[in-house]
Amino acid sequence: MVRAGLTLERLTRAGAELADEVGFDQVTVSALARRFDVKVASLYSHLKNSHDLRTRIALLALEELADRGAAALAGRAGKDALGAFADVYRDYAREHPGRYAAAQYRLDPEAAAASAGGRHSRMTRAILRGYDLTEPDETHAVRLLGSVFHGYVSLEAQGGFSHSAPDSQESWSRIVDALDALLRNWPAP
Amino acid sequence: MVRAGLTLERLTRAGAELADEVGFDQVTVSALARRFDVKVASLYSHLKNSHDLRTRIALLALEELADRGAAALAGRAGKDALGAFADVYRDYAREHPGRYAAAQYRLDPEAAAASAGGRHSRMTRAILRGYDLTEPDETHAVRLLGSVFHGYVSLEAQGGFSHSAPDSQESWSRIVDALDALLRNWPAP
DNA sequence: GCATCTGCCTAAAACCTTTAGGCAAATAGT
DNA sequence: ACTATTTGCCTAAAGGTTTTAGGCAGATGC
Repeated sequence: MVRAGLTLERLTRAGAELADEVGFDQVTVSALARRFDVKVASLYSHLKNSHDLRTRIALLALEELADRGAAALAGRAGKDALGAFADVYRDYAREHPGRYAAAQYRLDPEAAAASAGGRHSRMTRAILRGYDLTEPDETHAVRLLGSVFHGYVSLEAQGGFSHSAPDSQESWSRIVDALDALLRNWPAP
Repeated sequence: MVRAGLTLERLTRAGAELADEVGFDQVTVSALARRFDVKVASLYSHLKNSHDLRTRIALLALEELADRGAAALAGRAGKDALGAFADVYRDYAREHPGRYAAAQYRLDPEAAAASAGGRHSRMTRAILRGYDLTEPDETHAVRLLGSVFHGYVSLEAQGGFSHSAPDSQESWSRIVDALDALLRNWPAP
């Protein structure tokens, strides 16, 4: 009996690929076993259960996204940083729809704490350093940016903006312009 | 054998309740059958399959949301309309998390065409009539508003803004203020 | 009162999840 | 190098969900 060389690492990575190919909610322990040409039960020495698998894929996606965000932010500031960071989200979701869906998977508190969630909000806050916002407005703005990026990308993934003019890329650019303008002129309470 | 009185209508409605109670992705044909105290196979004379059930729940949620939006918009304009409409989304998602999740369910093109999606974008456009936007900026703004509402509500549902100051309600109000300011001063290309 | 139709049933196959227990390959101790 | 232990994948099995096929009885129509 030749060993397949299963590891948590490889299982998670293969799960992420599977998600991109067939959709995150089609990611199943069975499908993963099939992909490694191994019996299903074998995976249960590595994974606690199916929720565990999905959580690990989610954490992977969040890390990858944060890595890309950090790379995009390096050496940029102001609107330049804002646009680059926004594109990271959109491009990642388009390249890796399954992983992006995974990043939305509801994590339990411990997983959430161990996730790259903190890096994401710190990066968003770093972008806002290019604008003159003070607390609590900076926090409101962090939440607004997170909402727009996530919301736009989700709606786009659902096909919300396809088949209608103007095309999605143009709206995306103009929305980034609008957010930049808004952050430069954040209204007083 | 006493008949249970299953109809598409009742099944969809019960499915929506089930979604709110146990989460949309726990909505299963089996669970629904259990709720009607009926054998699973019996539902298949009413429903094509499990995707069909989920689609119908999604359509119901979109209609309900559109109805609430229409009610909120009646007699309002400008920022008043914007804030009321925004609250409709947020309140609906908080009251009916399962239904709101359903409203995000990926519809196939025919279902999407028959959905209340069109009403939603028409209502958003109606709000923008209180601001001086011309095409294509109006469309960009429609997409921005949709993204913010959906994005914020999704992140909030995921627990994104809980356990941290300032509280979510305050951010929500300030974000609506900010959007109003932005729409009044939409940047030229 | 009979015929038809409709609604819910039983049966069954296919697939996914998860647990328990076993054998063989890898690894470590002497 | 040989034994002992650990580790990795296996078989087996139980329980749940999905979906199709075919049947019987209660509701509906003539």
